[in-house]
Amino acid sequence: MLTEKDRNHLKRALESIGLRPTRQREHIYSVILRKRDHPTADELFARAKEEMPTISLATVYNCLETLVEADLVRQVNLERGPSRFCPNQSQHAHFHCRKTGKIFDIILPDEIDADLRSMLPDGFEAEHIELSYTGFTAAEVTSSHRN
Amino acid sequence: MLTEKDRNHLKRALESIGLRPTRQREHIYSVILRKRDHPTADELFARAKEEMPTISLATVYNCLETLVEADLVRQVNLERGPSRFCPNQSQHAHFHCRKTGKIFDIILPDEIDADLRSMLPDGFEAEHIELSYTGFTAAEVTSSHRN
DNA sequence: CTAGGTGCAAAAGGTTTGCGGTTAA
DNA sequence: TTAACCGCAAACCTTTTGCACCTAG
Repeated sequence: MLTEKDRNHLKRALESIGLRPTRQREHIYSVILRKRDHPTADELFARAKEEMPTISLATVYNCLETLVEADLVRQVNLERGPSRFCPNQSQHAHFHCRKTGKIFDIILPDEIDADLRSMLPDGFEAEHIELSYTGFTAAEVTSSHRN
Repeated sequence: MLTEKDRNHLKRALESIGLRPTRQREHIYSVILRKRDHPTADELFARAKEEMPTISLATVYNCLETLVEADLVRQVNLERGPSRFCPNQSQHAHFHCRKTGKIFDIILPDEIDADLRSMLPDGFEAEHIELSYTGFTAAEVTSSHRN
């Protein structure tokens, strides 16, 4: 279930791109908000079905595309393989552990966006900057850090 | 055709991971070095066939995987869709133009790697850092900047 | 001789599309 | 009422795999 605040946020974001807040879109949004990992479309499909058994995988893909367009969800493609999705929120990088396959959010200092942007030569205008790390995590991190 | 220098580089890199410098691997390496864009496996297949008509797409994939493992080639996954490949070389970021679909290399200052690495919390050990920008390029850039 | 490589064709993901039916402004 | 949306199944595209043949150490 969505809080009133999140529902309004969704409603406004969708309306701003001329689309309707349907049951399915609301549900997918609530599912992706509920657990802050980086699920694939397929994983979201499985979770979404628990409360909405009739939803289809194609609809999940459609809803996700819509949510990404509405800037409510970020689509992350680190490795080859399925895209992963996360609720947009603050500026952060991703760390992909090669041992566990888990993805962790790395909080970044506020200035980083401007810093990285300043490295672009003239004529390049960045809408979005994606920073991602690949490597290994110490065992204790895996449990303490939100993934 | 590969220069003597590049051929030796390839030979050493492959031997270091216990693999042989075959005709196909040499050819794919030379094709990817020749034109410094960011081709997909399929595009490389097309280019490779011009001089080696019998090579197969599966072999192109196999060779690319090998070259990536040997650290001679970098595999880049920015958007969903086919992976792109580039000869490894120096530390650089990628800029993906949403209008033209082109990918540009962005040269980074040397310190950037250490700077970005320093932002990781304890317990995270990065092997590789990937920085990518998505946005638009001014018209004149498209022709002047190497893509 | 034999482990590693190649080419082919088929299969396997992951995602998109077309279409008939449904739903909400 | 009508444009947007959904669910289903089929199509699609990229990549991987299995297997028979080949080739260099």
